Amino acid sequence: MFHVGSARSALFNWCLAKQAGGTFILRIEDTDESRNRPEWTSGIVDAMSWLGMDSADPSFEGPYFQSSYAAEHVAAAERLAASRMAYYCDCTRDDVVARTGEANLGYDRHCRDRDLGAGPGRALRFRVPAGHTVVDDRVRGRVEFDNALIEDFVLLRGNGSPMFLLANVVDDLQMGVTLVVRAEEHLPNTPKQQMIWDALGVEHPEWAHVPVLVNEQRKKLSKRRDKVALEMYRDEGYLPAAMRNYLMTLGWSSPDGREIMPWDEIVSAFRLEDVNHSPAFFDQKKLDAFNGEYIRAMDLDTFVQACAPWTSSITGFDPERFASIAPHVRLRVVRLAEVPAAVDFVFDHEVRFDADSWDKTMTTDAAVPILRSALASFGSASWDADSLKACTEQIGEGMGLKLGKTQAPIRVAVTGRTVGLPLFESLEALGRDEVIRRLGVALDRIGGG
RNA sequence: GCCCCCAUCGUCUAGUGGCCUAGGACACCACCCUUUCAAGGUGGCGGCACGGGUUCGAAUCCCGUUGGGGGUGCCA
Repeated sequence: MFHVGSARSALFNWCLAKQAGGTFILRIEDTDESRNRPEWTSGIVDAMSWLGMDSADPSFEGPYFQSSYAAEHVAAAERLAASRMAYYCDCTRDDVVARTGEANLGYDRHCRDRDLGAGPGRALRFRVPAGHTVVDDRVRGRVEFDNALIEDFVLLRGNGSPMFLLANVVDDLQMGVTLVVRAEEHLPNTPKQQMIWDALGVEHPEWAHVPVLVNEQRKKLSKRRDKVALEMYRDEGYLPAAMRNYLMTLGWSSPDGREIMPWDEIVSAFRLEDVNHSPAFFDQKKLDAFNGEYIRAMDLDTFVQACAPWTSSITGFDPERFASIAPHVRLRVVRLAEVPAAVDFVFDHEVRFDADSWDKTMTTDAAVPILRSALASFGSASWDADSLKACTEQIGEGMGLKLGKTQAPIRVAVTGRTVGLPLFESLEALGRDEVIRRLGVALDRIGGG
């Protein structure tokens, strides 16, 4: 799954890359048990492509799921060992705890000066120098760490495989990365990486740590607890443009105060220095508001086409008829996945009556006379929304009812529900025969039961 | 435990010492519009975590407290 938090960091990176005419390289280094399964990686690629990040965009590269620099990782580590910037260690965790008597203290540097050679079961540790490490962060400013509090961390495991910290640095180095934009959870490990760069004798990249996204409980968004998969939002009918726009407003705001704005304007307005320092809550309600606005702003053809994945499953679906009511649908849905439930009555001859709606409208004394009158006058009315409305108004006048009351039983008879698309436009789309048929069905249903 | 980060309406944010009686957006409430529901319009509710400084003046600068988050593995 492609995490919404990762998506936002990616978007930040992408904006910067576009501004600088450079390339944003995305490496997904978070492994889980499903790592490298094609269905997992292709899901991520699809989700990113949905956002617009794919090979068609020259400012985007990736995503990479696996490093192709394994040999360089080890070579770099060995260079550090050769220059005594790192040393081999055969201590186990239990050894260290036994010596220090403290389970939550770091490594005690026992092997620092033992001059152990490489060998099976021996890890390679970085020799953290004395002094301080200053991380200059584009978002947070200067952050200073006391090296004495940083343990001699492992570069290479006992089996010779590289640790993430090292692999990450070497990959960045190999790929020519000059700016690292990532979530703030990585900030405490940044001095370690910076020391590796320094030890390798290479100028380290610029750092920028952006705040994390959190849930209602203010905890970092997690796969287990929270709805974080971008794919899920795509499948519910959120628009990529709305998602991009919303994600950008979490932790960043445009200098001119606009929230909803075109993507290219966001790209040129974005500045790392304007990014907030505090975590932001991913608020689906606000995403809904953005999505609704984006949907309403779509032109009709685009809207109809965008609905296709959802409308195709509707029984009896007819594209032309859908197009005729689409303007009314567009105004009322927040997610495209809501479209079928809003319009299925227009296509499916089997009306599904909502029990509450039925009870509320069909058990009144007025229901039967209204439906009978409608049956009579709709038979000869000219078949357009305005005329049908006039007809219905006339029925109501005869009974001393306002249009709101008069239309209710007709609406439930035809659509099955008390709420929905504008009634007379729906009747027009359905056609005279079908409307008359449904009025009859409803009348029978009242009589029968 | 230790280290790091953070702290403005419920939420996202504007605010970089006087323009702040703290502005906007979402949500919520009310009213208007209205064939239902929406959309739209108008209005309302609602916040600088706390305590000390510095200053003529602090949401804004400094210190502390509290609260939250993250990190601290031969995880990534």
